Amino acid sequence: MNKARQTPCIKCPLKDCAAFRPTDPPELDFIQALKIAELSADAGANILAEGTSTPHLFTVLSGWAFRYKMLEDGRRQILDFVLPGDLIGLQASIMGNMEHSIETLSEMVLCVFPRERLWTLYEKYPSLAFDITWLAARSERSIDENLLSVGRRSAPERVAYVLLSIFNRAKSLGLTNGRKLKCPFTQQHLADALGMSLVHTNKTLNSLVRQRLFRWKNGEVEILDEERMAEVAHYDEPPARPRPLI
Amino acid sequence: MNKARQTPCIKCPLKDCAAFRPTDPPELDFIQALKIAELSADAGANILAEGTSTPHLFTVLSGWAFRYKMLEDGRRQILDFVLPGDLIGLQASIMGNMEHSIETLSEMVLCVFPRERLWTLYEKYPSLAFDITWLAARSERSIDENLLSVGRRSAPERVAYVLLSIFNRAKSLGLTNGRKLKCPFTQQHLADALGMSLVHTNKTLNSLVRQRLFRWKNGEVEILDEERMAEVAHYDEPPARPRPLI
DNA sequence: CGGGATATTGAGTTAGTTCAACACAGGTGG
DNA sequence: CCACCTGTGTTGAACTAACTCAATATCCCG
Repeated sequence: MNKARQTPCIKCPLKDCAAFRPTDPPELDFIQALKIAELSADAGANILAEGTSTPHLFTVLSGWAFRYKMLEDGRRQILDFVLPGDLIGLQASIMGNMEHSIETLSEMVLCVFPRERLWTLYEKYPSLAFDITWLAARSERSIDENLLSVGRRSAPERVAYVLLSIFNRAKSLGLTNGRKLKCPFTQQHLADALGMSLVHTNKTLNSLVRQRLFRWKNGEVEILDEERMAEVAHYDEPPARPRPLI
Repeated sequence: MNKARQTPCIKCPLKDCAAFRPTDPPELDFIQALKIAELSADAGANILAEGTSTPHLFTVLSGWAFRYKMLEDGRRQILDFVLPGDLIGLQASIMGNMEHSIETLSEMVLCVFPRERLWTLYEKYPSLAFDITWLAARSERSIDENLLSVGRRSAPERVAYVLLSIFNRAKSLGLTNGRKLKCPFTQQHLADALGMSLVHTNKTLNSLVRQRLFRWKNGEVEILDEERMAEVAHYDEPPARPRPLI
């Protein structure tokens, strides 16, 4: 990890993304002033560790990561994937310390904000405070989905579901290329996200590939039959919910 | 569901509970003014349904409920349990509609707040807005725990874990009686929370009972050997984190 | 005194796990 | 440029945790 030259918020690559609320100039100025650094992390870097407390709050500018928890004996559960526009470290900022860890899957650039000024944000910019709550609610929603998957879906259903949901998230961020998406994770990551063993994840993946639902070559996933995948996954396309303007 | 006589916020039974931040008189007055009704629901009532949108935000005064999601074919996953002091319907209030349902396990009394005034709260009472975010973060934490359980713990581990964590939550709310706790859920509820079948849940429960870790009679759970239960569950007592005073 | 919901138990089945061997690719150092 | 090494993916075989089915027991409530 090392600090890099900063991108001014006004040029934030996420600002015009459909997933985000247009931000007023005064809010933008405030965020700009709040931002104390830009952090570049390599793939495989530990951004935050369970049990610790960071003085920082992060926003993802680019790159992929995942939130996870581990049991002492090494069993790991990936809670969800972190994509550009996600907020990291809110739990620690609000509750004191982290109860999960975060590791990057690719190179990642983050904006760094000091935790202690979060309160100022709540006082002075209620609209931004509302946005933070919105992000927290969205993230809870995605964990709810994963819990349903891991608890009640069969292996093929889970695999189809996770691929579809990642694909759609990435699509809404403009990261997809037609029906293709560069995915920086391994089958081990998928297994840990789905609560399955590596071997069975592999076999399930290949079985779905043989059914021509998708392909996965050179770290690139290509959805071949979205309809049938949604069927297998019991996936309801989430209504493209525009972020409320308050 | 029917409306009942209202308890003034100043006499809120949760106000002095250790889990809550002492609230200033002006904040209390605002909440009091915000509260438009008190709702009494029977056991087994549907408070909120997936896919719908409510004009209300609720706070639980007393009683138990659970949040859940279902697949079309009826498979149900309980996401977490709802206890007094929890906030209900924030997702709908912030994002437009619910992606999960809520059903009561016992009689329940709720305070009702109009959703449209949430924004006023953010504008006028940043400290309360901060509290809401705190509640959202806490709830996310508990789902993270459940996801770890369902994804990576074995059946006995899951059962021990869920009982311990419910017991400790209830204890911090003053609902326990020594090592005993009245639990209004059935084995089916536990099974659906743990992502297991009813039969296997029953067998696992009984095996732990035979090992004298706990008892469960007449809807009352009694923890007999907390230490060994924590061992089986790989349970780390959550540090009793006082709610920050901002 | 029923009758429906809940809990218990046994038996047979299966989805998913573990173990182990092998294949393949990319990256490094000699 | 090759030889090796490590991380990743693939496959078969044996095993087991958890599931389903089905029958019975128990509890609670009207």
